[in-house]
Amino acid sequence: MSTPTLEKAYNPASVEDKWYSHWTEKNYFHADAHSKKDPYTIVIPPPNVTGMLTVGHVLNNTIQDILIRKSRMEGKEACWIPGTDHASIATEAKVVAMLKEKGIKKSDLSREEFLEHAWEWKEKYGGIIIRQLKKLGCSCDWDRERFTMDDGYTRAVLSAFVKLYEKGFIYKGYRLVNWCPVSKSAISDEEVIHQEVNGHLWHFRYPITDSDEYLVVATTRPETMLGDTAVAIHPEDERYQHLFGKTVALPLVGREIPIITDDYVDPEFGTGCVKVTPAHDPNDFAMGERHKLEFINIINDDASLNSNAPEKYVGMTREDARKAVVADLEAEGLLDKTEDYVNKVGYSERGHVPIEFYMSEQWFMKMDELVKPALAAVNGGKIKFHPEHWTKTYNHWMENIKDWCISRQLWWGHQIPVWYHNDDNSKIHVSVEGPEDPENWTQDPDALDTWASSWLWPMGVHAWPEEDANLSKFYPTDALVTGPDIIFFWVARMIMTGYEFMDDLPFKDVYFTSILRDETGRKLSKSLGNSPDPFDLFDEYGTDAVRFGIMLMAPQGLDVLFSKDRLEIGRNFMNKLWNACRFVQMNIPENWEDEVDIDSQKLDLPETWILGRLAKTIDDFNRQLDRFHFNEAVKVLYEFTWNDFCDWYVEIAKTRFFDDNENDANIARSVALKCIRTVLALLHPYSPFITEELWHHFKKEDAKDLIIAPWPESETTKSDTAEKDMATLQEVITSIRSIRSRMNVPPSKFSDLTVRCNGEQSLFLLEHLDLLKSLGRIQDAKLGDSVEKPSQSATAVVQGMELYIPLGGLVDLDQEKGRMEKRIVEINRLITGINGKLSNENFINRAPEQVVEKERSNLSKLSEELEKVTANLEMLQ
RNA sequence: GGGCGAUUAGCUCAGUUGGUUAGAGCGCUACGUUGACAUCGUAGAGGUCGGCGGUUCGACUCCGUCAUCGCCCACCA
Repeated sequence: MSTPTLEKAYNPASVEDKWYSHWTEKNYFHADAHSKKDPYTIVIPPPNVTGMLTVGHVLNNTIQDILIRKSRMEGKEACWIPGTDHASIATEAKVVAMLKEKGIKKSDLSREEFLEHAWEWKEKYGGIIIRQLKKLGCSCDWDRERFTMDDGYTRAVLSAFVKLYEKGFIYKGYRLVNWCPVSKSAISDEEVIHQEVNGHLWHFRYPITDSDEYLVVATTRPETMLGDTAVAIHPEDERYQHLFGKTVALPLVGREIPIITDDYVDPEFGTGCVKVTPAHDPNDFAMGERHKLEFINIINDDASLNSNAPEKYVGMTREDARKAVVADLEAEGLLDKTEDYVNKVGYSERGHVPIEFYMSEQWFMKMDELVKPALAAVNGGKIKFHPEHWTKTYNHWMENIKDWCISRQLWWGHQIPVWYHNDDNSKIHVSVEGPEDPENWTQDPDALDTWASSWLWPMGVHAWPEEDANLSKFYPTDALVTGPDIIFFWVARMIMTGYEFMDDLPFKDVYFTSILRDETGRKLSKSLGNSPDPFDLFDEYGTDAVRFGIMLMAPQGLDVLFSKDRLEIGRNFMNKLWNACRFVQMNIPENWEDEVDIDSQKLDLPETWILGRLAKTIDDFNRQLDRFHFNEAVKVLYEFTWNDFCDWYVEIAKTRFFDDNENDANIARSVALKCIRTVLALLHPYSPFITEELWHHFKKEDAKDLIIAPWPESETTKSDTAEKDMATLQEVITSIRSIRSRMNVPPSKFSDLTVRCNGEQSLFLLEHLDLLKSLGRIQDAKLGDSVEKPSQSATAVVQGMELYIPLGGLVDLDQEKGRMEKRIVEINRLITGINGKLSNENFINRAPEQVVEKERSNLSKLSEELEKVTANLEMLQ
């Protein structure tokens, strides 16, 4: 080993770009379809092509990078396929907004002109997030980057449409759909967000024709009454029996509409009379079909009133129309009353305004067949969700699934591959390539729902529908890492296409990431302004520290309260690791090459112990990663590095380094090196930059770059004896420190120590006397069963050993007495508890032998301690 | 109206198949320039594991129930 000395502090900026370039130049990220290695594949959840990196992306992509980097080190053909999504409705909204700022209205543009602007926008802002992912350190195979509107991917999307159409799964229908008046497009049920809104319930009087009577109906949407075509009551509602078959005169409109009876009506609610607006409410739509009512659409695509409404209201916004209708009814004396009312209103996910139910002709996907294998795969355990409870949400949705409206009245996206003959509109052509005589045909103007393209992602990133080496090597993928908010939009639908088109699952494990919230529990979002820019965080803490910190604070399946100061843990840890390495390096002579083969040596306790702890750390770390507990895995590593290695072993190694015994020093160097190399390897997936940098200071001359170094195996035998002995030693040392701290002995001053203990213990302590002295700051030590307790000393009892530290006049007798009395109370409490158990015959008979034995052994230890503490207390009296 | 999740130290959270003297980090207190690290060290204070029942020899852990908070789903005008 010979490397330049490490700087005093780690400087992330100086190494991050350097190593990323190095990895790229060496082509380490590239996955070979013809490799003999087993594949390990992840497809990235493609971010919006014009999106920017958020803290949520940092979490999500770090997890994927961890899985990929680990599998690469394990010798798999690791393939992480990146890409971006055209995000039809979201991007189109952004482009429309951008054009509006320039004073251009979408409606003034042709489709071609609009798309030119959209592509221009995509060229300008697309790819930013890809560059940002590189800064994050993501080891994606950039040669495989895909965009959902690439030619190849588009072919896949259209092929899927054609195949499903030919199977009869896709049909066109004139239906009531969710309509976004901002996008002026249909949207799917999943794109409707229900929110509670404080509104009113208005009660209107509808006069019965040829009668003085009237019915009172209640509504939260008065303006829709202009489209009413019936009033419904429950068939068994006695209050209204005499009105069956009659009609009412619809106020403001004058239309005569029937009174119908329908089971849908709840006689208990309100007055038991419901106004029926078949063209603007799903329930009313159903009633309209049952009773063959008239469907009167009274709104335009922007939700303003159309000419089917009385002239006065035509052109009004729905909000104005509402006010006007209420005012006019009130003026006519037909407003019965107005109540405050909280109801759920459906909002457009992208348009952020209430949706309308709107009659229009749309394309739908039949879901009932697609759902079957997808349900079976998850319930049969072929696809595993982490955490598992999301399967319930998944099942519930799948079991109640409705046909999916896949057409959008948008331009940015995949235009539906259906052509209508110019002479005969009912003649249609459906294909990927289009008709041979395009001049005679007109293509359907609608675009497909974004999710009807991204649901093909795991296969569409390859040549599908063509078979090729990539598809067969890298499909199915191994893990999917995504947010639970798109379980319906995306996860469920990919499973459907997987089985439909590949007859196989798309991924084996789905890891649902946490939702990030701020300290007050609000979701981190750009619009709320509570989402920090990851790049500020990278600058402040270092990219590795941000990755590490965020992984440490993200429990599986729970929301994460994100706060910047928790990233300090990451930064501090990087500093700790750096300095531990620096210290070890400082104590390895230049050109030191005679590394000791520690496996064949008889090692002292601290060496045996730390190597055992290291082996256990590898095991625990792997186990936690295998079950996708990323936070717990990294915590295991953190604790080993900080608590075991730095706090204890490095301190112990100092005595080796500074002693004369060169052999001991060399063993300590080799042991420390082994620990460091292993920690760097394990940590690499979480914090790739700093580990690669340090690796090059500590690796063996001929070792490869860390990114492709072999994953550590826990070959060292763990020793229970060493674990136990070391614990004893640590307890003794801690007790000594505790006494000294209690008595305010400055670290610079050494103490004398007397230990009353049996012969075996005495030998044990003697063997490790050097450590005891240096770590406990002890000058002279007297050990044995016949040593006398020095006067004016403070005491501690450790596993039957009585420790005495003489303190001259420093001892505060009252304080010491108080401490001992407190301990005696505690011991008595424990002893009482154990006696309770041991005197219970059921416990003796039914509990396993070792549990009973453990209680007995605890009892004897505690009794011994009680005896000794009591004796020491008496001596103080 | 259904479903899911959470409730453990002041704060944020660990706690694998029921048996620990219930842990960590931050914060707090005291001391500290001890041959890497003050982004640090040493020692310490702090919890009847949300309430009530139950199963069990034994429950933070399993079951029931209630409470509070948070999400998701649902056509009640």
